[in-house]
Amino acid sequence: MSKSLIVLSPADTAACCPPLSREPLSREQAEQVAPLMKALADPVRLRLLSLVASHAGGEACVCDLNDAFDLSQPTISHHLKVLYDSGLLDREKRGVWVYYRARPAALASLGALIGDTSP
Amino acid sequence: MSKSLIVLSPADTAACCPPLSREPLSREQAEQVAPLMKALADPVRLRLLSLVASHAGGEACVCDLNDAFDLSQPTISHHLKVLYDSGLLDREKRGVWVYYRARPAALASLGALIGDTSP
DNA sequence: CATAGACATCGACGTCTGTCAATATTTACG
DNA sequence: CGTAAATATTGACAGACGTCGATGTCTATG
Repeated sequence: MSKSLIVLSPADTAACCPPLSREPLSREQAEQVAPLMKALADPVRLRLLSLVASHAGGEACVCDLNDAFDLSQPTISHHLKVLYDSGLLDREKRGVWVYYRARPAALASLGALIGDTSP
Repeated sequence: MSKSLIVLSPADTAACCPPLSREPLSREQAEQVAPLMKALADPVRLRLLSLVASHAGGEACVCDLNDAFDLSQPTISHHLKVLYDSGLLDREKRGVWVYYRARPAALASLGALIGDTSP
């Protein structure tokens, strides 16, 4: 298998940029990072990510997550897909159930991008 | 003037929540934090914030910022207002010019909320 | 193989958001 | 005071987004 194409997860793009306060983000960088922020720019997705990330065992089944909200199952599925597509969540199917798991590296680099204050 | 009402900047709300990966965000917490993420969920605003935060002297005049984009002056003004209203930027008028300045504490607490990985 | 359950996808709907042109507001200066 | 320049506000419009009900897909189980 050729290694000519390296596929980076979208969330890894946050690791490609210096902290916001260090030097101006280029237009391209901003357009890479914005989708990650968009993924977090919804209260339901924030809670979903937090539920998954803080869940015992590091993962949570969709069946657990559905019950935590007064929202339809398709809506929860939609939000999980947004988080998954952004690279902030990992997904694994085991039997009938699907387990989501946070990607700490993605969260860490995104947090550093925002929070690291320049010297 | 009475001091019976203490007004917290919206961005200070990020300091009120444990890291996402530590324990599940409550609905109320998520609804407080989401507007901050929304403010960052646009490539133009990301670049604006980055331009201001990394600018020499810690502040930047709107006149400097307008020139960095192919967007109308009202549009830039709108984005700056979103960042200001969210508490991520400070504003000071000096003469005819308005200078924006980043709020490092707000950025730091938001970054910690996202990036701090639980033990 | 038929059925039930877990999850995803689709299509539709109302609302929110980014953008602009036009206009208002504030300030300096002659 | 009147004018010019910097910034904010308003109103309008197209496109994006969150939500739902209906339906599709996959898996275990009988």
